[in-house]
Amino acid sequence: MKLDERHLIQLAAVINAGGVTEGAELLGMTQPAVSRTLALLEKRLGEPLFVKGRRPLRPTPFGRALADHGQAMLLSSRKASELADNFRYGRAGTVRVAGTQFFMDALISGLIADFHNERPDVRVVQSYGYMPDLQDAIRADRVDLAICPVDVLDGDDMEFQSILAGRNVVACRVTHPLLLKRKLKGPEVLDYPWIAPPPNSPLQADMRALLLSFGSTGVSVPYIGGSLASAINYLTRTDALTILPHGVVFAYRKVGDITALPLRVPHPQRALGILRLAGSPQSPAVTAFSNHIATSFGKLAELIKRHEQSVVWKG
Amino acid sequence: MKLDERHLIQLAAVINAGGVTEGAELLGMTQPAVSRTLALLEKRLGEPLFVKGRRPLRPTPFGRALADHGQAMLLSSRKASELADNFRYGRAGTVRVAGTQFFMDALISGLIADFHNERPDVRVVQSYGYMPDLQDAIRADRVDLAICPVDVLDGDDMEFQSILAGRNVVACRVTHPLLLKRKLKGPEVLDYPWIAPPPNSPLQADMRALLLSFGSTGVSVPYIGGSLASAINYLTRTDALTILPHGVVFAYRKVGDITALPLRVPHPQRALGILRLAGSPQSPAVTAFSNHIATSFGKLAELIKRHEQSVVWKG
DNA sequence: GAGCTTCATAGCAATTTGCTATATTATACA
DNA sequence: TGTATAATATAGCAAATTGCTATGAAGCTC
Repeated sequence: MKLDERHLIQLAAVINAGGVTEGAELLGMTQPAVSRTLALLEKRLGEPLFVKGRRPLRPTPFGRALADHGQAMLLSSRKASELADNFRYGRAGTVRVAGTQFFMDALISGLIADFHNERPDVRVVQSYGYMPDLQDAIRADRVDLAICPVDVLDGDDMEFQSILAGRNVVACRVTHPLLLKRKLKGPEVLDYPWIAPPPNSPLQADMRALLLSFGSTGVSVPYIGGSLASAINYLTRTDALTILPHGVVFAYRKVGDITALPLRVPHPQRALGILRLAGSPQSPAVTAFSNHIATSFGKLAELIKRHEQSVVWKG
Repeated sequence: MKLDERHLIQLAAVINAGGVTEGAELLGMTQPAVSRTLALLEKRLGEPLFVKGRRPLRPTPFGRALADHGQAMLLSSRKASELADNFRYGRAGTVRVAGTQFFMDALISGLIADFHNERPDVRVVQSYGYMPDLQDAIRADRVDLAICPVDVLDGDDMEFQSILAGRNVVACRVTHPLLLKRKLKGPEVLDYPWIAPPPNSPLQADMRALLLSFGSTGVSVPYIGGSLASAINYLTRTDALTILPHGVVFAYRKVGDITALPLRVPHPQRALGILRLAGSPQSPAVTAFSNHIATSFGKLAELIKRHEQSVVWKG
């Protein structure tokens, strides 16, 4: 015999609370509503659920046994409600974010940490990738957001929110000899070894273009394939150079004793931003995360601007 | 946010079954009904529960998380339904039965065993007591049925169903010397020691009356207070006598080498039967148990009758 | 792109749900 | 023993929900 789950929950509440009135209150209902439910249940079951004619309402063994199951459902229901609330307000859920390695490692990981101070119950699943793949990942719903440099967007199913100018710089350690030179032309950088960014990354292409612009023929590239942490470590211990997004160098200016050469680098027509499926409804957690990234980068851009001005002053 | 438990159950069924159609079938509903529920849920939650536009219906993480709770409720609901069915058909539940010690031990315990061969899931809670207390226990709903001898019923709130004539006999071991005597008058029994039935039991009163009718002044009563098992053991090892319900002696005629003296014993106007609250609805399990006892005693009475006839023939 | 399967929507009758107002009943206390 | 009090049961009504059948729309398979 099929029983209405809500009825069993009401039964459980009444037995738990020790009375119809209290049970109803527990559920946010009125006493008559619950009372009727119990009467209906008894009638359908053909079994008394309570000992009749006794005022401190006493359940029959049957009533108690049924109520046990009702209690289980009540707990599940409560948990489900809580889950729904958390989800709806973006306090819980999962954000799947992907992006280019260096950028994720240098900047996004820190922002995720900040985000978790606000919303500790949102799970962030991070992955790495470059542009065509990222777009595919989003379309295939393997990823909610991508944070990456974008020049041309193929297809109009994507939405791109620019958050930072896609500017590259030549990075080196703060004790690098080139920093002492009065006037840096450019070709001098070819005299130093270069670290190559991850294969197939946009940075790698940018580096190639840069070196070519200085007339490179056979620059020394002794170190390839390391992640950001490796590159930074290497950079701080040698006079090697590499190309990095400006923001990355800025983020590491303290911890890695890294800086940028005062050198105009031809950077591609490209902006860094958040890529997502256009018009697709996204969970509040994703929205919240996305907003957090955007506003954080707004502040970061401000910081970078001020920092550059101070550097100019110094120079 | 409060969610309808039934909605979550439907969600769980759909996700479990892998489709709306299958899920609906699982619940014994039509596909449109379930489909509408899901649409409603999504609308209220403001969150998609399924990835849109994908045919092997794929739930979102949120949908899956909610469905987990729904699944828990579905299981509880199933268990509750099963419980209700068992209860309704008397296949489960509890029967609280009380009665006089000797009678319960000699006869009812065996019948309970028979009963459990039919309905193993009915719990029987047995307790002992004598008449005024038994009635109180029933009124106070501490006991569903009492099986006991009743002479006068005070109060009309009780219902008594007679199942056996309340006949007592003088019991002894099968090798007792008195069994050899050609004609037993009665007073001879005063020459042997007597075992006294439990204090305050109706049997004790009966024994007193019996002995007085034979002119007892100072009969030897060396053993008092034992339960049935003790009395039977004692009886089979000595020439002591005692008073026992006829049915009890009959039940133990094999195992205890016990029999009854061919002596007319004045027995009170009393019948053995089942006592219960009049007009009170009782659980199917109790009804089934009660019926079992009544029919079993019908057979027992038949057996006893035949046994007595054969004994008469022998004599 | 045709055909098949599955999901979504529309419309309707019956049930259920919630409420307020009120009657009934059990207990407690004089 | 009666009365006061608190709790439960019942009545009546509007709104929401549930179930159904019929049918439209959309993915998937070949």
